[in-house]
Amino acid sequence: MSSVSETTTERIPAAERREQILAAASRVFGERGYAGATTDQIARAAGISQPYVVRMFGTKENLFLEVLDRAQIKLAVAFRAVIAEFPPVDGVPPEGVGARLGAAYVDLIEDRGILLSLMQGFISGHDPVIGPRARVGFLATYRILRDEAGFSPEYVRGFLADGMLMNTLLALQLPDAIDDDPATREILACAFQSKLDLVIDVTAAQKEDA
Amino acid sequence: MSSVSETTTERIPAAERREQILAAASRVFGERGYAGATTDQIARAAGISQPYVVRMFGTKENLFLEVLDRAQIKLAVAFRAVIAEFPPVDGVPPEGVGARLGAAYVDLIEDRGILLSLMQGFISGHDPVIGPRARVGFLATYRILRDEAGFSPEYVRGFLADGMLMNTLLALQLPDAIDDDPATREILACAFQSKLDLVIDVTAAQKEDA
DNA sequence: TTTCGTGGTAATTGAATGATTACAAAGGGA
DNA sequence: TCCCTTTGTAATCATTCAATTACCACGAAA
Repeated sequence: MSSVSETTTERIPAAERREQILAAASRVFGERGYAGATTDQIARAAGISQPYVVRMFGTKENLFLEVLDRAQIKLAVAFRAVIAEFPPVDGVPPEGVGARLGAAYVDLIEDRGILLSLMQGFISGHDPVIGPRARVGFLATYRILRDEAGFSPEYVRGFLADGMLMNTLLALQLPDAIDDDPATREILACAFQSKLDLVIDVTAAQKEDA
Repeated sequence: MSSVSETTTERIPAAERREQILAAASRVFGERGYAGATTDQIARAAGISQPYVVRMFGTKENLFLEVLDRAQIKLAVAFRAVIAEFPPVDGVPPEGVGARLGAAYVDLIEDRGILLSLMQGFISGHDPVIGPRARVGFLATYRILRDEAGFSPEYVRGFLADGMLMNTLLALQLPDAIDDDPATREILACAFQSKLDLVIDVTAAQKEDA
């Protein structure tokens, strides 16, 4: 790919353009939230004009819903890939699956915006349209871990708690401030363990082109 | 108090009115986020006109920052009260302090909006003004738990993770949907334990006057 | 009783923003 | 060549919303 945002916008099949917009929207929504993001910011990030974004998705709300759906699907796919490799035996998950699922979760930050878009959905529980979708997605994840991975509710709770802490640390943009304070590095190392370097690399790359 | 929103707005000392606005803003910001909340919604919730809100705090941003500061202070006060009662012995926290701190955390939902305003601050890490404040507040909490309560970084991490999950469940408004799906009750019971009834009561009351 | 500080609002403004409309250009058949 | 679909933009609209302005009313002090 020619990488940097196109100066001369070339004609591209709608389906492909659609994916570009969804990727851009995922990043922008993930960073600024549903209310805080503008369709124009998303359009610029995708290298096209604002009206085209609106025409392709109808409304900003629809666009966010599709971003949310995609993120939930990618999360489910990632988890199910791990579970397929290490399925529960007699309903009990094999040793080490929790760590592998956690690693798969962190790896999702490479597909930029997914985790933060999910998080932005979670804190939109008040919204009459987005709220129900976010709840359904959250419960779907809960069920995958409980029913398909074979974890106990208590274990799933702990797993989700760890995930929510990681989401929060990313949303806070603490990785960018890792050198500001020793405590920052300490908690990040504690939360991300061996994945800390990956997290730092990805968040630094994201800050660069912002 | 005459409870329900005043029809005839009576003259009240500015300091007192200020507290009313902060309380209202805490609720509205907690529910809709910084970008999603409007000064008019806050004004209505406080029973006054929109210009008065702006004049008292200068800008919406200032108002949010003060809400955030207050929330962080109240959290610190609540934690320090528990720690003062059960201080670490030789740098090691006594048995059961973690549970008591967790209980103190959940109790904060009675002061409506605190937990969700904190959460809304956390996901505003990208904001050049709000972001730094949110990071400082988060780190301050981390240090209280590590240095004043005497917990290890690992334990603090787990404690914060539990808190973030609770924040997320509240923001998702899952307690309002507890009867929609057995899995909802299961995870809520798992996350809030003996405090589940309190959570349900408070969130139901909040839904009522919304 | 005038005056001044305090506590408030109505009306308005200006900018931001989601959405719409009208138009243009590329390109592939017939 | 002509036309029609697809891909795109420029211009504009309508609304929302934070912020400003100009004003009002009460009450205490002089």
